[in-house]
Amino acid sequence: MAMLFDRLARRIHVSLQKAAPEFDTEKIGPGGAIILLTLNDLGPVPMVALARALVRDKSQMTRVVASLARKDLVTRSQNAEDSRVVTVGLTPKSRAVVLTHQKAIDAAVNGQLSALSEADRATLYRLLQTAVG
Amino acid sequence: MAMLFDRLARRIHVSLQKAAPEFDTEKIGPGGAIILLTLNDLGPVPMVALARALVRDKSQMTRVVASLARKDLVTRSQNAEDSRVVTVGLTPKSRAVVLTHQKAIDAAVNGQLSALSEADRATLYRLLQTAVG
DNA sequence: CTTGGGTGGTGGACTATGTCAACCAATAAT
DNA sequence: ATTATTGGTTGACATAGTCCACCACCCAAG
Repeated sequence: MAMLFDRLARRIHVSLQKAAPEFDTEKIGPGGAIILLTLNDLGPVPMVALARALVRDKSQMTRVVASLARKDLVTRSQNAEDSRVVTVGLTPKSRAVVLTHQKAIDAAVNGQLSALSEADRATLYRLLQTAVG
Repeated sequence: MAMLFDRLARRIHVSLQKAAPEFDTEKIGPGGAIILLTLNDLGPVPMVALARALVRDKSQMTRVVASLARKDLVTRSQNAEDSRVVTVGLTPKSRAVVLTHQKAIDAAVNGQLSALSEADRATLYRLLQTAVG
């Protein structure tokens, strides 16, 4: 089970990697992409929320978000209520990037799931969603 | 879809990571573990086959296998037919390690799939298997 | 044969990602 | 007030991935 998971994940990863020069024009990499896509889903959120959503260390978030901010792909704004929290959000520039990456990722995923029927993919999606909760 | 995948994978990963001190007595890490489990499935195989099965670079294989060999957890033997190929196999010592890791991994995976019924897990397994082919 | 392309494996160099702990500032709890 | 907790940053280090050059060998095609 775990091995199947890993294998599928790796395949998707290298497939994306190969196509990267064509769609990752901002060179944000998988690490940056997943942040943008998550922000696109959640809207502006504090760093901690981002870290929790992505199941990654907050220090990682600090760094990747910083690199995205340097490229003007996220905004970092102080929160009025709690001056500790930094809220991260998309920028006008990043909306286009999100779309491009979404398309590329979907293509890669579907490419690796080509052995599954439309219905099977839907089932898979539902199962993952249930598992992740 | 890709995000769900990543999230689930990460959760399993950190769950395993936390439990690691208890079962990864040889400190082989995920990278070493997946090799041993794969060898357990496939039997002795050449490096290239291993690299292909794991969807990883062969240079990576060289290094991880070398570190496993240092710990006496794999054998590296020359092939008589083709003297270029190095065939990698399990050792008596590694059989026990494989079992331990298998148990730990299964536990972690099942822990993260606790929201799924037995039937759903079976379905998930089947879908993954089909996709990976 | 022998020359040349393809393959299995190794090694170096570099980047990306992950992990852990220390730390600061601000908030919450008592 | 004092303490514990939380959000965030930073440093140091470990692991993993990527790319490229290279060697030794195999396998043809001439």
